Amino acid sequence: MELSDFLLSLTPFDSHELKDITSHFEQEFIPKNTLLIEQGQVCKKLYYIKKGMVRSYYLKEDGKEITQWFFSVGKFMSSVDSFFQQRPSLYYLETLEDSVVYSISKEKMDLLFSKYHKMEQLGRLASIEMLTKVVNKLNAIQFQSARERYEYMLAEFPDISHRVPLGYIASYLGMTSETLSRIRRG
Amino acid sequence: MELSDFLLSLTPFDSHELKDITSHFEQEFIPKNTLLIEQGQVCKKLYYIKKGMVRSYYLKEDGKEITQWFFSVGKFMSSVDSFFQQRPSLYYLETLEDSVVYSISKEKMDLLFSKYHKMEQLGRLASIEMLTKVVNKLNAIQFQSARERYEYMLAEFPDISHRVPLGYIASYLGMTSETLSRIRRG
DNA sequence: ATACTTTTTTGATTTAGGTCAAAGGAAACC
DNA sequence: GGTTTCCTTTGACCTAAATCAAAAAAGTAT
Repeated sequence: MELSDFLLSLTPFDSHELKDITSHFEQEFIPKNTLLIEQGQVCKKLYYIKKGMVRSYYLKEDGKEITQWFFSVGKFMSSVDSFFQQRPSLYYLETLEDSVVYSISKEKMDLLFSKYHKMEQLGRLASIEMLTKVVNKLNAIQFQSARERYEYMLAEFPDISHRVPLGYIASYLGMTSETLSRIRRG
Repeated sequence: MELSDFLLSLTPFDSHELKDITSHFEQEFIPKNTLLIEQGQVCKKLYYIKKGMVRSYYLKEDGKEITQWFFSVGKFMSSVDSFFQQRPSLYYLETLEDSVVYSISKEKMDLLFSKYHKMEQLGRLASIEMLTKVVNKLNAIQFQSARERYEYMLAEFPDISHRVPLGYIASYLGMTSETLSRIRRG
């Protein structure tokens, strides 16, 4: 989906506004397995994914990577609290496929927020949407068996489940690779 | 904390704006153990808690109550997606103590959102703050032992842990009452 | 193609925390 | 104040999923 269509799906901008807003984004082509942000860095950009797939993850004390979220086409993506509060990121962001994104800096985003009342609204709506999804995952993780969590995953990210390494999905779901492998076996 | 101080802590309203905004809220006194919303109802109000404590919970298929969140003084509270999207609530909201709240309807809230650009900003900031907290909990729940989760709880809600029944906390943390009791023993 | 690395699968074993059951304590109600 | 109901603690036992280890499979690079 194009950025402008995505924006329109949340808030009714007119065509001039839309043009101005999208002009603040830059298109970037990012190869597979590239880190967009590293843990500890302040996240400078917010991204819209036009094509491809990205995951966020963090490192446990023992060095294991824990996938925190998957972002696919047609979504905003960032290390959200790092970007908005300009604090060190708790997460890495990594492309899982060759990707095309539109990016915008914090400064430009703030400029749009203050220029357009409707842009603030969009920010609020997108945040609430994300909040709902995270709450959803939380409910799945908190009280479901490993098999049920995997089913939640299939429902929430149907496209992803066979495009990324099993280990990434396992850690996203809070289980080991061995367990997920056994679940898939049937 | 008074509502106006809370609003000011997120966004710099001037005193006229503040007066207008707070005038759209109604003060309500709500006794302990009152349901503010039931599962399946559309949530009509957003609340600011001036005094007291509230929890949200849902019922599992087997009828068990699962605490989903605790809200204490100085926070906005609602069945967020039900309120903003006007969909049936997945949760119950229940006061845990005699409480004093300020409430506002969806219509009035929308009115404020469209009247004040800064109000949208406040909505966005409050949403992101909530999002950060939920992500936090998710991380705690997903990969920590029962004991560590309890420690997360003590850090996140220091005031709550000895004011509410143990069972509510246990389900909030994704463990049984028996387990939490054993953890507390030491 | 061949060698090397990484990921996935499979099996054996362990363990944290769940379940079941029953006894103490606290709080609510008459 | 005494009953009744609910909440918490404790113990015995069980189970889902983790850990450990090693083989098989899939990718990547030379």
